[in-house]
Amino acid sequence: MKTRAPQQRRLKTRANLIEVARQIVAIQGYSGLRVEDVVDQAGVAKGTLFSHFKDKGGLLAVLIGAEVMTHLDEMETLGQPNSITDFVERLAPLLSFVARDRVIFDVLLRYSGSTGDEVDEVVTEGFFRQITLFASWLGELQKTGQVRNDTPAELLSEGIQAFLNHVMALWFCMEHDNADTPAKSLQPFLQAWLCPKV
Amino acid sequence: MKTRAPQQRRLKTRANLIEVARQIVAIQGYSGLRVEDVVDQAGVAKGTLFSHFKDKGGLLAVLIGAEVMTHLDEMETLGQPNSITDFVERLAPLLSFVARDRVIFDVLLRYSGSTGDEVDEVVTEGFFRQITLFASWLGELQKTGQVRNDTPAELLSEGIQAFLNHVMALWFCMEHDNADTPAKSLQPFLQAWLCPKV
DNA sequence: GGCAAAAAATGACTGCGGTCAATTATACAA
DNA sequence: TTGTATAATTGACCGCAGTCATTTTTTGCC
Repeated sequence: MKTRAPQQRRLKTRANLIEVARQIVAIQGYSGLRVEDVVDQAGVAKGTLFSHFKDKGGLLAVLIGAEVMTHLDEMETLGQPNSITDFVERLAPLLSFVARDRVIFDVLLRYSGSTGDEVDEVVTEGFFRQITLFASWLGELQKTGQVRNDTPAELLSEGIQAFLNHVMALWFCMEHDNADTPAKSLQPFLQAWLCPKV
Repeated sequence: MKTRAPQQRRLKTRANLIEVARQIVAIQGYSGLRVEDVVDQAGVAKGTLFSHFKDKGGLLAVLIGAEVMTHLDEMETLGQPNSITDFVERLAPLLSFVARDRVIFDVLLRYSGSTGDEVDEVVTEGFFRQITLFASWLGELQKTGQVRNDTPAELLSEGIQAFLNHVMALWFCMEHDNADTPAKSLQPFLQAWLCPKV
């Protein structure tokens, strides 16, 4: 199986598509992005876009993945949380980013765990990075006895992911005028998950 | 705001649409269902379907909701589980039903928590019923000390829901030839969630 | 430079979900 | 029965994602 390196032309086209898409999203939001707009403004044909990305979701995944990465950067620079409340606080910006648009949630859910054989999959990368980051934080909290020691940090970390998705799913079901923020409803789950008092 | 009772004609049309859809799903599966096929075989116009259901998902929700209800019936007749393993066993049929088709998962996720103002929403009903059923089981297990007592059964129940969705999401990401069944991967989460050993 | 093979881009076309102004059927009051 | 308001249905039409046979561009070799 031969795979040649992509030519510069292709790289440029790809970068251009992503940039144009980013601009459109900045104005119209993720759910307002239409493929035709992207290709028109990028000055390429429709087929070109789909030769670069599996589908519309593939393009979105790149953009969203990048934003998630930024959030993870911020979380990392804030450093080790000292309590559950602290933990939730670190999570809050990421949560409110996802809460902004159902499309974001859908894309994350669909691409998160996918086998990272696609180069595109910044999302998958971000997913693993998040799990690792959480796990390292949890490891520290375990040492100080603030988090249960009977369960490996990795499983705890994955569990947090599950609760994140849960509160987000509920968020999008409710007409979110009455309810709390996702971060608020996350708290009791994390408390019970990480600090059981038996 | 006036709302008259629907006439028999309408009820008949609706029942017919659902029945036709059910037959198509039986053959083609949920992801193979196309609106045009339904209306053609039902002998009605396209617009009619959309006057009965918000969108294609609304129709699917009715069918899927019914199947979920059946599973809940079975779970109820099997009665109270005596251990976590038992619990997982009760869950297994429902899980493998959902695992059959990504569309099922999507529909459940989208309609599960929705405010049940639509009459259609069998799904929402099923959602609450599931939570309640789990909670009652957990309540019993709490009494015998097999499940933690530091957390209300309702929260534990909701948490299980979160883990269910989590393992299902992972299931659909993986190319599921290698991985375990969803029920298998659920076990460690439930163990840690319900029976922390601190 | 000239030329074949692979890569990249093209755009007309398809499939399918969803809409809505127009039409037909039904209930009900005079 | 006849008129009329409301419910129910219709189907031509639209928007938009995704496809693929064809055409254009680049590359590497002589």
